[in-house]
Amino acid sequence: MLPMNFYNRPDVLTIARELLGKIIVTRFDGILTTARIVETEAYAGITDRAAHSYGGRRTNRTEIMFGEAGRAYVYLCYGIHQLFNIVTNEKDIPQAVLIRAAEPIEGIPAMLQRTGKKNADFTLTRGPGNVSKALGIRTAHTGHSLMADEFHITADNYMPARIMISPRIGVDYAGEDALLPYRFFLKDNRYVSGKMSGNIYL
DNA sequence: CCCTCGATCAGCT
DNA sequence: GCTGATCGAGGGA
Repeated sequence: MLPMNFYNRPDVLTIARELLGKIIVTRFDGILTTARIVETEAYAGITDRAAHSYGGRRTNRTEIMFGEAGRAYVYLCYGIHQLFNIVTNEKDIPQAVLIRAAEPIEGIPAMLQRTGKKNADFTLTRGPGNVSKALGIRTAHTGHSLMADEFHITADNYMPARIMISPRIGVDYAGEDALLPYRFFLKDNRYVSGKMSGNIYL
């Protein structure tokens, strides 16, 4: 289980990159599901026009971003989808990493049931809405500590072969901040959402 | 392959 | 009343 000192660091870009290859574990209502993170985006806080916390804006929804690191920020997007973020950095520095895609490992039958999909194809956990749905992560989990048995991130000896970097997806409203290279993903991984094009980072 | 469109609600104006 | 850190279905090339 990743400890507080993984999340409570000043550089959200480093954390977003290092989350690639880590494993999300949920055991809600006794149902175990795990998936390896293959795509993330960094949201850099009050100076980042794409972030909900841009300009230091606080609402009931974003309040958790201003809290301590290592907690879940799950918000409702387009009124339908529940997007899972991990809060980073110190209290009052409202940064987070969005989990955009993952590769299923354990509990695929439960993921199929939660998503209503018939087959375990690449769309099962492709895209942030699908990741949350498959793993059972909902807005009610906002504020949940990620240092808990039933919901946490863990590491194994997996080493990502090649990491790609690109601008973030769906943030055109953010002006020139939409061009910042804050999206990280594993090269050639079929679970990655959106465009697979980007620059080789490592 | 590409495009458009509807779903549905928190937060802002 | 409008927009958004989305998704999947449907239609055309």
